[in-house]
Amino acid sequence: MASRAKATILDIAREAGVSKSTVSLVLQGSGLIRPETAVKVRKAIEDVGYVYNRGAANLRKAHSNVIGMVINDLTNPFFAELAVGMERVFQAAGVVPFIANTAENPVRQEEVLKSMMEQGVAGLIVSPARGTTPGAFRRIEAAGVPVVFAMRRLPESRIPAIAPDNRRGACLATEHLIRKGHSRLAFFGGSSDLVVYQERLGGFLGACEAFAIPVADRMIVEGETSRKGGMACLETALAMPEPPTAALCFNDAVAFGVILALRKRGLEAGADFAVVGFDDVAEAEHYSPALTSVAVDTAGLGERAAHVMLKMIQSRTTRAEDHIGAVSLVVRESSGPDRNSQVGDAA
Amino acid sequence: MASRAKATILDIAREAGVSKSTVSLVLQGSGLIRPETAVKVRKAIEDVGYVYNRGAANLRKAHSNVIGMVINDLTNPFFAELAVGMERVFQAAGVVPFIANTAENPVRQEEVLKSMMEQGVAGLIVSPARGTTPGAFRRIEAAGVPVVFAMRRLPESRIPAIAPDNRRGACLATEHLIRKGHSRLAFFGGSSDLVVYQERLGGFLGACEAFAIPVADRMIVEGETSRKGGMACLETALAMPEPPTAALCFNDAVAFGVILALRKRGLEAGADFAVVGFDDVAEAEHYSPALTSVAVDTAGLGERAAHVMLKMIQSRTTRAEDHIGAVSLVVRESSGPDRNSQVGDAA
DNA sequence: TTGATTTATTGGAACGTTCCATTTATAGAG
DNA sequence: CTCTATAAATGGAACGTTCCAATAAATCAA
Repeated sequence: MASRAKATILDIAREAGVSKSTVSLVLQGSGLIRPETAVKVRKAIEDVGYVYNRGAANLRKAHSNVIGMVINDLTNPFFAELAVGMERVFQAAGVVPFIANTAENPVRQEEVLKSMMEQGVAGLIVSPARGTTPGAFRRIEAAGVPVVFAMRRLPESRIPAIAPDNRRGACLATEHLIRKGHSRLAFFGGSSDLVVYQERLGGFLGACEAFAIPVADRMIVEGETSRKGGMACLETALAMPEPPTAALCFNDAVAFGVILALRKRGLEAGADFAVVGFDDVAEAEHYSPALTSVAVDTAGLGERAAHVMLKMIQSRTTRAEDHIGAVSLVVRESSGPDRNSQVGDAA
Repeated sequence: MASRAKATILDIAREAGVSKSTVSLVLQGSGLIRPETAVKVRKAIEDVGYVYNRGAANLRKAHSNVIGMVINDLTNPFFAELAVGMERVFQAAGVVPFIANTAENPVRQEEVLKSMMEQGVAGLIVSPARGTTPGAFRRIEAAGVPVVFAMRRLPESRIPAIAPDNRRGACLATEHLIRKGHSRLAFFGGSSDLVVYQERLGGFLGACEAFAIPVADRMIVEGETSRKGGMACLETALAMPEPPTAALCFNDAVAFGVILALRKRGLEAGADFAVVGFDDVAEAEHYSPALTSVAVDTAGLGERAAHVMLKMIQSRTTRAEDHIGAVSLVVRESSGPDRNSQVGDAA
């Protein structure tokens, strides 16, 4: 049934009674061919069941139309949203994004990046896996392929990054808790090998400083960035002699875990302990209690990253500005009773 | 800094003082070359900053090492898990899976499939978008590229599908509700244009039949397969003159919505109304109340799909058996008080 | 030594496109 | 009717690999 050998441009040419060059022109939508010829050729293309061989084409052409998206954890809905935002932009530009998952594993990431390079991608959007070594992108940069970091960045890299204003988000959230009257605060989850962590923790500490919360009343509990991690954090915190009464969590997953752990102890987030998350994933709004969280406009960041990428490809550069996305605090139930809740609006 | 023109196999050959053929052999790890020569060549590869051009290679070689995964909704953690399962298998086989999202849009799906074909994928694993036309895969089959459906299938297609035993899962769940003493049952969410829906609904109705639940006491409410859809379903159901007391939901998202809607009305899932979900996503276990759900071993199905794909590629066929994955009911709190809950174990 | 055998290496012809430089056909001007 | 300008179509040389057939070098049997 299937013609064994796959049809090429020459088969089309034969079928349509024209030259391969003409077929190529038609394929590229050149205005140079006579409309009737084009029709004839297109018919032949249909008839022989032709599929364009982009590999062969790229051998001659400068750039391919695929860009790679390398993501550290596809299971996190947060990254899926990021991907969705990018796809919108790329689709409009006729670029196809191929996504690959590194499962937070630098070795796997290396393989995936290699594969994408071999495939001849025009650019790479990466949310680097934890523990990525500084040199991981050296070869790629050297090859002149543009790279953009999304959501995460590497400590000393010159690669442009698109990320939310983590510091300000954490600051906003912490202020909110302090204004609610809390004076013993915790920062739950995450680990210090991530730049994002440094930034969010920095915002937390900055706000504490600004409101003169004594160091002894700031509690920092590192932990997995998952529900499980959040549960563990809460346990650790409540075991202290003077436990905190409110927590800013590294991300929403951690916050959900904290809420769960509270309920297990017969406590209610919002009433007995204030919880604020980070990222404002879709679920936050529907959780019970609804989660107060820092919204980062994930899809928007994805779009931004895609735009930057397209610009870089177009201007064949490997450099671009960082981009810090605006954040906002979405106040819901988990951070306490709904008494005319005011969002901090510092400069 | 970057040598402008990218290095080729010939540059390596020149650098190492051998022929391009030798370099090619080294690249393929052939045992024919003298070890010392291989070392010399590898050094040269490193020195010139070579990146392998798979496109060029595929021009000569039979097939590529990339297989495409086309998924209808990457935002659903369920599919992300599926992807993760596949990746495990493919990685071991030296195959790189590229993922693309169709956002449940058949037009987008068409584009994505075309792109993947052009890229020369060795095979395609697809969870087809709702509304995919029967002919969508004709060209792909004709080209001899193996396709496997995962989780979803098309009504009359001959393409092998890997999916859970939806009918049995729904049956098990319904039995469980009936054994709990419910006699007015609902099936919430989903829409009849999906084969999965037909199967799950079929299981529900089959169990009703088996236990002689009168038709008047079976309520079917179609709806979006999301939290929102679930909330709407519950509202519709409770507005009836003789509302049901238990519901099997099309999937977990719908079930979460139902639980939320119950709480809004001051009712508690498990106590006032029994809720069972489908898929048993990670969140089900942690929800409050914990969700009774039909576990489908998503990652396992992903692995299975990947294995089938590899087999098909290896034996260069485009046909394979369907594969129905085992399911099991995980009884938790949302389906009612914990009185020695027994899982139906029909033949 | 000579020829046969094995081991390493190599040139050259594909593979399916694009694109440049031509050729051929068509039309317009004189 | 010839000449030139324009429009449409074409052949051939890349592009970076693989792989076959062939060569060159080393080893061995006689």
